[in-house]
Amino acid sequence: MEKGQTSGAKKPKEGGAVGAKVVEHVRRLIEDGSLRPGDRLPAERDLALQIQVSRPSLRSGLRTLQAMGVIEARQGSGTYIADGPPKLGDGPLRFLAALHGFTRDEMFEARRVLEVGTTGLAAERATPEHIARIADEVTSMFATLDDPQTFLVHDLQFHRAVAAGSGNAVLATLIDTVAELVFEYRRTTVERARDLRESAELHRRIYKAIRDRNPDEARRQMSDHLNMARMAQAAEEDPAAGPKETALAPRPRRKK
Amino acid sequence: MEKGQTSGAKKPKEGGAVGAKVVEHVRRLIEDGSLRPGDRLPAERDLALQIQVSRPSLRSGLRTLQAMGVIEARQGSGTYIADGPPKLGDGPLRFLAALHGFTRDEMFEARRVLEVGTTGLAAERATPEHIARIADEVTSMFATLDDPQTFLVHDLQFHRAVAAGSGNAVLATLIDTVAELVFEYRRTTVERARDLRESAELHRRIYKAIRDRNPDEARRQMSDHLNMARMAQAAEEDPAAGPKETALAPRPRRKK
DNA sequence: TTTTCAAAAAGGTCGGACCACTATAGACTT
DNA sequence: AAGTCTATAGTGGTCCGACCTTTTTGAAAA
Repeated sequence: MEKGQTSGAKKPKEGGAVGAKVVEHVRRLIEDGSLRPGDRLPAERDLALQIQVSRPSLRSGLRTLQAMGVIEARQGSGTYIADGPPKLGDGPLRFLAALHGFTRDEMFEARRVLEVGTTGLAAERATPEHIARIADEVTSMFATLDDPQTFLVHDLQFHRAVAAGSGNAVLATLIDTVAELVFEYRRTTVERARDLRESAELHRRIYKAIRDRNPDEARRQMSDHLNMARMAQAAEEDPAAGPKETALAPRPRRKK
Repeated sequence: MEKGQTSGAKKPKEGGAVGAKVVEHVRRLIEDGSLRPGDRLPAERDLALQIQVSRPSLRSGLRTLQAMGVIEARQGSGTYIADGPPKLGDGPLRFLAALHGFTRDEMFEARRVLEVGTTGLAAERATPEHIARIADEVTSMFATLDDPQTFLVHDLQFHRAVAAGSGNAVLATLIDTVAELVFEYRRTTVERARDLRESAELHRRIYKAIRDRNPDEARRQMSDHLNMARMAQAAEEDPAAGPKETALAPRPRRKK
C-alpha cells in the first residue's frame, strides 16, 4: 500500500481468463469466415487494441491457439492461420501417453481400429490419384529396404496416403496423430529391424486390395499388417524374448 | 542504441523458443516419473529460476501445456498436473472443423469407424463393472425421454462407458474427443428431436449385445445406431427436407 | 535494371509491479 | 480447550514498457 505504481492497473473485466477472450475472438473470426487458412492476423499490438486486452494477455491467448495448431507465428513476418493439412499436434497425445502410461499395444490397437475401417473406405472411394500416390509409396518402400530410416518415412507416408484415400479428413487427422507418435517411437528401434522386405510386401497387398476395390480384403490385409508390425516392434525392443510391460511411459518412480 | 535500458537483457541462448524449453523440461519431469497426475508444480517464480528463464517465458510454456490439457492452474493455489481421465482438449478439433470445413457426415463416419471397432472390443473384454455402468446409462436415458438435454448427457455418457469397456484408454480418449464435439453441436438442435424413445431402444440393443458377449452383434448395432443418429440429426437441422451441405463450419465468406 | 543495405515492422524475451484468489496460522470468541 | 474468525503469506493472473532478433521492404547506390 505504500509503494507507488509505475503505471496504471485497470479493473479486472470478468473473473478469470482474459486469454480465453482472445481465443474466443479468433475462433469467431474463423467461424464466420473472416479468417481463412493462410491469412495473416493483425499485428499483436494492433490486435491487442482491437480486443481491448494487453499485449501479454493477447500473446497468452495466441500461445494457446499455437499449441492447438491453429496459428503459426513467424518472427519478423507475422502470425498466420495454419494452412497445411489438418494437424492435431502430436504433443498432446505424447503427454497423455506419458501421464497415463499408454502401452505400445494400446497404440497399435487404436491404429488397427482406425486404419482397418478407414482402409475399407479407401477401397471404396479412393480416386485414381490417391491410388497412384499409394502405389508410389509402396515402390519407395521397396527401393529403400537397405535404409531403415527412410523406409520408415515411406511407411508413414503410405498410411497417410491410404487415410487420404478414404476422403474423410477427420479420420485422416486422427490416424496421422496416432501413427506419428508410434513412428516417432519406432524410429529409435527400427535399426534392429528384420524383415523389411516382408513389411513392404504386406503394404503391397493392402495397395492391391484397394486398387481392386475390394474393401473386405483391404481391411483384412491392414489388420494383418498392423498385427505383424506390433509383433515386429516388440521384437525390436526386446530382441531376447518375452515382451511384456513395455510401455511408452516408463516405470513409476515415486519420490515420497 | 542511445537510450539506457531499465534493467538487463541477456544474450539469446539458442535461436528461438524459450517457451519450448519449458515444455521440454516438464515433459522430462513427467516422463521420468518425477511428476505424476495430481502433483503440484513448483511455483512459477521458483520454476522460472530452475529452468533459467524469465517468468513471462515460463508462463508462455505453461500456457502451452495448459492448452494441451497436461496441466491445470488454480489461482491462489498452484499449478497441478491434470489427473482426470485423459482428455484431448475439444478445442483443437473444433478449430480444425471450422478451418477445414469438416462436415457433420465426416464426423459421424469417424465416430462409426472408431466406435464400431471399440464396441466390438468392449463386448469381448468389458468387466461386470463396466457393463453395469453401461446399463445404468441406458436406464437413465429411458428415464429422461422428456428432457432432451439431460437425455443427451446420458447418451454421451453411454458412449464413454462403452469406450471404457474396451479397456483401451487411447481409443476411449479419441472417441471422447470426437463425440464431445458432435454432442456439443447437437445440444443446439436436440430440442427438435423426434424418437428419443427409439434412440434409447437402439442403445439398449448395443448394451445387450455387449452383455451377451456378442462382438459381431454389438458392432452391427452400434453401426446402425450411428447411422440412425446421423439421419436424425440431419432431420433436426433441416426439418423440411434434403439435408445437404450442412457443415460444422459455415459458408466461405471472403473479403478480398 | 540490379544490387546493397539500412530503416521499419513484427514477433520474442525480459524484469518489475500490482491485482485477485486461496489457504493457513494465529488471534479472538465462546 | 474448542471452535470461529481474520490477517497474512503464497500463488497464479494481468499489465506495462523496454529491448532484442528476424524478416520485410523500399530507397540509395552501382
